Amino acid sequence: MKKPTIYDVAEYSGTSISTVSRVLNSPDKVSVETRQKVFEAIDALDFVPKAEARARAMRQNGRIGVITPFFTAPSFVQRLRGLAGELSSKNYELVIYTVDSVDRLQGYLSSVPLTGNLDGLVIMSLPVDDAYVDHLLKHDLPTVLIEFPNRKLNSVEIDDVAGGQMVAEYLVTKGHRRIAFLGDTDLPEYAIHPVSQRLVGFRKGLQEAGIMLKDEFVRLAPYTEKQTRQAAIELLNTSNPPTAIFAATDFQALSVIKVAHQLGVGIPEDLAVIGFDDLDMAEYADLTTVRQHLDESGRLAIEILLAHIADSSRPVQHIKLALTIVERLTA
Amino acid sequence: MKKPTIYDVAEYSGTSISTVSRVLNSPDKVSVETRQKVFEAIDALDFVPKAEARARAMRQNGRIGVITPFFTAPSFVQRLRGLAGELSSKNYELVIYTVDSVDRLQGYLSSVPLTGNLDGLVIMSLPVDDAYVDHLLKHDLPTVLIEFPNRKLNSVEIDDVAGGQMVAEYLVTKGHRRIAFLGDTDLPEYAIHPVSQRLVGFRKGLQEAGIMLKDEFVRLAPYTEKQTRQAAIELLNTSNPPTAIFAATDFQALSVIKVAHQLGVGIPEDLAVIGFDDLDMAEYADLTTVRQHLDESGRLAIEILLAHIADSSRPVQHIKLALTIVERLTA
DNA sequence: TGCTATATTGAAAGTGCTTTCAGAAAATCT
DNA sequence: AGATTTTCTGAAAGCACTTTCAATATAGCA
Repeated sequence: MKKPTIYDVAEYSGTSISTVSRVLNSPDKVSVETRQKVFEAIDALDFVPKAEARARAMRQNGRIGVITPFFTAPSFVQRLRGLAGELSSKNYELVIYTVDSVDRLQGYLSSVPLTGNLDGLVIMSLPVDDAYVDHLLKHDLPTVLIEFPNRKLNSVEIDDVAGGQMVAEYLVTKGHRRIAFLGDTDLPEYAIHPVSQRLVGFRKGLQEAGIMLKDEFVRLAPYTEKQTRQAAIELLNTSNPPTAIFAATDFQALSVIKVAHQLGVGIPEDLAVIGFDDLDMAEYADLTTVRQHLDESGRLAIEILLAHIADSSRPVQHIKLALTIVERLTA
Repeated sequence: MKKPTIYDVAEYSGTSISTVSRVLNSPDKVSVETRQKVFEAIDALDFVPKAEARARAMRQNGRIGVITPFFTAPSFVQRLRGLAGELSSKNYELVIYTVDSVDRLQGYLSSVPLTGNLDGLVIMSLPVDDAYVDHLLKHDLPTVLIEFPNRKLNSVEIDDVAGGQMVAEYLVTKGHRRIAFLGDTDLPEYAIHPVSQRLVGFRKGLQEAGIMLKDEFVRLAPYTEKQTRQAAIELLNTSNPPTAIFAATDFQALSVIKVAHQLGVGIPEDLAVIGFDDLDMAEYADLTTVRQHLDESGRLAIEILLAHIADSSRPVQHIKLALTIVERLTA
């Protein structure tokens, strides 16, 4: 019970494929009786020319592609959720391309504009070479970048440097002087690493307050629970431990909190912990953190994209999303 | 000056048409240098592949659809991640349809098979009427259901009842007698509600151990942090509070733990808390929970789906995924 | 009636692409 | 170093149609 082809129709109607093809394309060149027979066969077999089926399906709803790093980090996911939510109401199909290497990324970037049949593209948290930017532009594929701005393409950007700085100021205002940073080392060559930016801003913020971020107070551990915990322990088990820790990720903040509990370090009295992202989970854990409105960034990306699809003459937009510190109970 | 074809590109780049085609469709199978040359040729000639010819030559469309509830719950997302990971390596496009009402679900179910441009379909955590099952079958669209089994379609199933029962046994073995349940009340009419199943199993398990699950020990709160917390407080602020709480979701377990901390209730000494799902986050929170291998369920669904696409005569498969209790520090 | 012009048809040759297959080259293992 | 395995590549064989072309039938016309 496969999809019928003109061969099936030809056989069923007792004619040849050429005749069937003619019935479809120039019916006046076929006698009435033959035409009749062929149409009967077409009806009986539910025949739909393949290319047409495809074209029809593609035209019916628009298609938006999203290129995303293979999402282990929950922050990607929450962004994706924002995208999906905004899109589902708009009668657009959401096509996901996950990337787990530079090669794959470049592969998608070069072929997707040609073969993807897309109306628009969102690229999440991935670095896009100028060459590929030009490629996208050349093929008129409306695109929005998230977290990796480029002058020539629309972007929704998060100011990680400013975020780090905010945290520094916040902690300093709260009276902390001995402040540590706990980030991850995962630097997949194909994805970008906002955590480094956060550290830069953090360092800068402290500096402006006249505080030096000491090397032994900067820990970068791989993004696993065990190693994060180990780093936290090392940080806390010094003779003169920090009174505040900025964890570059909510997940890592969770680890720090657990370690603190185990060591009998009170939060926030003995140790302030602040995270970054404001994942759903942060609220449940009462984590003080930097909100970067993940869902919103996805939503916004789609909004911009759709606007540009509707009106291609629109000037390129660069949006920088505001960050806010959400004060809960851990700092 | 005709439109260029892959033959022109092949000639210009000094390769063969097969290589050009590969560059377009699976670039990772072509060496970087060759790819480079081909792209130069493509750019130089302004080559655009003809979609119609493409459709003609392609035996399948390389698209797998996933219908999922609009994913607020992180468990959907982790499943999706499993799906995406397995798929991206297989050169299939992943098309996502999010559902936020019965109407939309039925809309997709009736139209998706007809448009005939999907090679397979995964339906996640959504109830599918028999009528639609027949519809899918009739248009022979290979389908895998997750979390909502149907005799006639492939399925990957989680035995929530057994899961609840396991928790009951686990807690009883640990010596608990006063045991409470905290679930959510979110019963969107379009999605299924595994939490109810977990409660059923939990109740059964306790019963078999000769323990009655008292009504005041069953709390169903909407799936928000605030209300969950309220429910937890009510549970703990009784004259004779439970010594163990089974939270039907990891997130809710987190809330319970926070409340316990605030009330000065020690975990696990005074109160054991066990969750369900084993989200990424659970490890970071040291949460004892029931692992349902979310990523794996997604991966498996794709595996089955692809197998059935490759060989449509394969008999329907029903897989029941094992649940295990992951003992960490909270129970 | 014989003969040409025309209508209708099927075989077969494209069409622009994908995919299979097998060989060559490179990388990996002993 | 030799033996395997893996990666890369081009030739060639599809794919599902469209088109060409020659064959046949039919109609029109003297």
